Formats: sequence, structure tokens, C-alpha cells
Amino acid sequence: MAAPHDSSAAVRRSPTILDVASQAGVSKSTVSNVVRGLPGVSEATRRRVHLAIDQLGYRPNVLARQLVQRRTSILGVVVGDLANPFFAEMAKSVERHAASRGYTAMFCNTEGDSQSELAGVETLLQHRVAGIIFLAFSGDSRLMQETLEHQVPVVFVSCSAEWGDVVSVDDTSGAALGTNHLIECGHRRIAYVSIPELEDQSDVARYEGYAEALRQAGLGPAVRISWSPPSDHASVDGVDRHLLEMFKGPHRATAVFASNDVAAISLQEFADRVSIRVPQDISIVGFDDVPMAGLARIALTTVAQPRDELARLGISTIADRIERKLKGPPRTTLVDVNLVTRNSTAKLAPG
Amino acid sequence: MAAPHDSSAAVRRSPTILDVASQAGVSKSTVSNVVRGLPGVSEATRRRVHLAIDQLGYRPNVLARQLVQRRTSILGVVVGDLANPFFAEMAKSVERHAASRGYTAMFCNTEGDSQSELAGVETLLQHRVAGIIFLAFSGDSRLMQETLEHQVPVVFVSCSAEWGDVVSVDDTSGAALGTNHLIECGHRRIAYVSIPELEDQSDVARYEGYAEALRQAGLGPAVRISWSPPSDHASVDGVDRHLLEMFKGPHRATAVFASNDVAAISLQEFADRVSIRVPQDISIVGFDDVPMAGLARIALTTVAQPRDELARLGISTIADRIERKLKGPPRTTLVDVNLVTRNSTAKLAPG
DNA sequence: ATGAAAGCGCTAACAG
DNA sequence: CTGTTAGCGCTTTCAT
Repeated sequence: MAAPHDSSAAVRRSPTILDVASQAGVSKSTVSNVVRGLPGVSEATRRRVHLAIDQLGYRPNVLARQLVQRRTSILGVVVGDLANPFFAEMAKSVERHAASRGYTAMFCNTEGDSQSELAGVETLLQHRVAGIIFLAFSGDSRLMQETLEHQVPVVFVSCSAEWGDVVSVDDTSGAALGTNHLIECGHRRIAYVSIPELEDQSDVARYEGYAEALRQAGLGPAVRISWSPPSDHASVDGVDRHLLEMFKGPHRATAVFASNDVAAISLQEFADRVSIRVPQDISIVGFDDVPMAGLARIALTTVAQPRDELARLGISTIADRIERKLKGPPRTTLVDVNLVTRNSTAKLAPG
Repeated sequence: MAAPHDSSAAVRRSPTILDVASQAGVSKSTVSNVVRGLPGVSEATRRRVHLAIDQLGYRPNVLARQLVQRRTSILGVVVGDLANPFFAEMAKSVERHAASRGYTAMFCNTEGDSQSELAGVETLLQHRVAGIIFLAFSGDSRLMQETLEHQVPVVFVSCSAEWGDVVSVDDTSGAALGTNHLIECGHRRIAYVSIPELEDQSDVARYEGYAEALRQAGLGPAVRISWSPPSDHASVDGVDRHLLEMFKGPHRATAVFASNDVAAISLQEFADRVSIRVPQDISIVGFDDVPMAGLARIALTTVAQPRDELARLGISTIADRIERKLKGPPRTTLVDVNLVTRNSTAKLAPG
């Protein structure tokens, strides 16, 4: 009487279209037509079929459908690092917009590692995703080939590559915008700080914008600091130095343009730890405008990316590509950033 | 010569097992055996098949495989709100552990809305996911039935329901731990603050732990504040009041146990805005220990959940369930929380 | 050790 | 309007 293990209903397979057909006394194509909402089914049979569906708790098997149609409605989403609030927000937006266009998102967190990026894409491809959205791209060109071979539409959102559609902000001019704010505040020695979590593409472009702004203003030299928080050391133009050296002494930097908000906030954290005051001793501007940056205690001046807009355009681009409403060579869509001024920046104190 | 639209390689379908078979001069079953790494294939043919696979760039169609096997290796993950760093971190851990056990995660952001939770689960079910992991559960019992009808293994991680496996912390004792810390600091009037983003289950359990701790210490009354930041008003034990009233005057609360870190940080933000000092005027303890809580500028004392441990156990539970290594009635696995003391709490100032 | 055949659950012509 | 017939690409007996 008492079975050793509960296995009561475990065997009951989910009903198929055939079960519904016989239950409703029609053929399976008719059921299929009803399910897909095609016209040309009499109201009477339609009702019978729906009744049967409800009675049986029938749920179409998307796998089977997609196998015969030779395309899925799954969108692969390659995310750099979900722990970065910028990506978390983007992922959320992307998922929502995808759903609103009838697609399901399959995420793949790559931790910025091009190894697992490849593995992730491989998995997505095996699942025959309809397209792939990169929210971060390590820039490995082997990957590019893998993907191209399969003719899956690809869109790079907030990152880029030449071989796919791109929807992003202009990193270079965005960085220039942030850097110019610092210059307008009177700063003359401004450093650029980046952390390894940011993919190279954006890093390079933002550095470029920073350096260019400096050049335009007749300032220099550009200083690139590559830092792995929470270390006290960093690579400054290639040589290892204590971070503190950068912000002490007569030649100290009075301002920093950080490659993204995570870097900026880490730097702020470092500054707090070693009693460098922000913004009195150094001004800091970030990039992204993550929600956290808006907290009064963080109050980070930053270059804001319109996340939802990026996500919306990204989905719309790839959906059009998949549905062949968009053809031809890769398109690039740039959206505007804007500067959000908060308390991490201030006019340079005279003297 | 020049086609109106680029369609060069767009027609080349991806190679199937049959293509590989003929290329290698064997039958498709042999290819299948090779692909799946089954024994009983001569080394010579194995090599020929692998060669053909590489030449053709063959990639098995997971859909077809899963259709015939009648089970997928996709895990559905229902996330409350990816914008909450706690969930973002959990999602990341879950994805990683899932991958390490051979499963792919399909996320579903529900924004805490039981409507879209239902829609999401419906989609997951149509995709015949092997199991569903709830990282947040609104508690809608209609959903429960939908899911149960299909006999998909379900595990609730960091949330709970009676009808599935549960892996979580003990919210009640966790809340008591946090509240007791406040009591030990000398606080006598301690309020409980929650925000709508937190699902009811945890909210109720944490309130219970808070109230119980108060009772045990002979303190009271318990005060429940339901707040939607950034409003200045909140419902206090059901009646609408200005938040400020709670923290001014002789009967003011000197400490708050917040239902989670997001609530705690929002409260801190409010306090900053109205010049209530933390911790001098009020002490605040949160729940979760999101990364942000550790920033010096936030320095939130909080009840830490072992996120990676939760994710690991959750995946392991559902994988065992799917692979039938685990049978019988739902199991509950509780893991320990621990208190992380930072600067948002302090001994009650005498007087 | 390898191959042939029968589906998995569904859609997509095509008949009736 | 409804039913019949082929597959989609793969796994899985069962023969050989």
C-alpha cells in the first residue's frame, strides 16, 4: 500500500496535440490551427478544442514546434558580469523588451572571461537561438567566426564589433564629455582609471575620448591607471606604483575620469580609506550612472547611458534582423549620453 | 550580379547528423554514438566521424535531442528583481552552478508581480524546462497548481512554499539575530521597516523574528512600517504617517530592523536627506549583505545570507530531483546566516 | 561494430 | 472548413 517512494503522478506524460485531438474528436491539424489562432476554423470546433485543451491541461511543446520550424524564439544574451549593476539593469531591460516582442531570453554570464564567453555562445548555438545579443564582448575573433558560420543575427549592445549590428553610446565622446566637465572645473592634471572588469573595447574608446579632451584643451599628459581594486597598487602608464603616489605631492592628479561607475566607486572607497577627500582633494567622474551612483552617500558625477533605450533598440534591431525586416550590412545606432553632475566633482580649489 | 539584398550564405542550413554521416561514410546512428561518446565504436570510424564534424562545423541540435528524450537540460530560474543586487548575485551563482552540472539557465524577471510570474512560468513550462528554481516566490497558489500538474521539479531558494524543496536561510531567526544586536546595543524602541519589493513570505517571517526578539527581551511594542521609497510617508501599523514622526520626539524609534538591505539603504538615504544621523540618531540593520553594504560610505550592519552556498545547494537539490537521485517528499534545507557588524549601528547614546 | 527503422510532438502543404 | 501526409534532427531499440 505504501510505496517506497512517491511516484504517484510522476509517470503521467504531459498531453500532446494528439491527445487533445482525440478528446475533441478532430484531427491534430485542426488543433494546431486553433492553438495558433489561424482563421478558418468554425466557432463550434474552436470551442470544442479549447475545452479539450483546458480539460487536459495541454501546453504546446515549443521544442517540437521550433524543431519543425527550424527556428526558435529564444534570444541568447551574453552578459559580462551580472554583479555589475549596469549589466543587471541592462539584463532586466533586455529581458522585458524581448518578452514584449515574443522572445525568451537565455542568459549567459561570462565573468568577462573570453573562455566562458565562447562556451556560452556554443551552448546558445546548440540551442539554436534565434539571435545573440552581446551586452559585453571580449573581442575574441575566433568567436566571431564560430558565430558567423551559423548565420545567427548578432547585435552588440553597449559594446561593439564590426561584424554585427551595434547599438551603443559613443564611448569616446561620452568620455570626452566627462573629462571636459573636469576641465571646466579647473582641473589640469586628470588621470584615467580603469579596472579589468571593463572589456577592452569600451576601455580603449573611453580612454581615447579622455585623452582627446585633454589634447583639445592643451592639457597633458594623459595618464592611464590600470587598477584591480582593492589593491593599493596599480599600473600607471605601464609601471607599477602605489596608488597614493598619484594623489599626493605637487604633481598629483586633482581629478580622475574613471572608465565606469564601478571603478569610480572603488576609487572613492580607496580615497575614503586613505583620507583623500572627494571632491576637495580629488574630483571623480564615472561612466554608466548605475542606480547606486545616485545615493546621497555616493553622489557620483557620471556619464549616464540610457539603458532602457539601449535595450529597446537592441531588441528591436535583432528582432527585425531575425524577422528579416532588416536586411543588408551591419548597422550602427548611436544613442546620446548625458552628464549627471553630483557631488564627487567640484571646482578646483585655488592654489 | 549584385543582389538587391545580401543573402550570400543566408540559405546554408546548419549541417545535420545526416550530413556528417554521409560525409564520413557511416550511418547516422554511428555518428550519434560518436557524438555522445558511447563505447563500442572503432577508433578508426570515430576519427573519421570527428573529422567530418570538424569539416562541416556540425553542432548537435539540442532541440531535436531533447524532443526525443522528452526532457531538456534547461533550468528555469524565476528571479524577483535583477536590479536588486541580492538577486543579481544569486542569479549569477545559480547560473554558474547550473552550468557546472550541465544545465543551462533560462531566466525570468518577474518584477515581483505575480502576474508576470505566472506568465514566466508558463513560458518555461512550454519550453519543457527540466525544473524550476524560484529565487523569489509571490505565493500565488494558482501558479502552484499549474506547475504541479506538470510534475516539474521545483525548488525554492531563499524563499519558500510547502509544495517544493526549499533551500533557504531561517528568516525568522536571522531577523531575531539582527534585532538582538540592536537590543544588545541598548535600543529599546525598535521599528521594523519593509518595502514592497520584498516578497511577502520573507517579509512575514522576518517581521516575526523581529517581533519575537522584542518579546523575548520584554520590549515592545513591535512597530511595522511599510514604506515605498522614496516617499516621505509610510504606513505605520496600518496608518499613514510621515516617516519623520517615527524618528523625532520622546517616543521616537532609536533603531530600525529593515527587511532587507535595499530597504535599509533607502532608509539611510532618507535619514541623510532629513538630517537624521546614522548611527548617532538611529541605528539601522539590514538583511542580505549585498556587496554595496560593505562600502565604507554605506557601512551597513546586516544579516548576511550565504548566497553562493544557497545557490549551490539549490542547484544540487533540483539536479538530484531531476536525475531522480533524490526522491520522496519535499525537503527543506536551512543554512546559517551571520551578522556582519558595520557602522550603521551603535550603542544607544545615554540619556 | 555498425545500420535500419520507428518515432518524439509539432507544422505545413495538400487534399477532400 | 477539416483531415492526411510528410517530415524537422535526433535517439533508441533491434537486427545484422
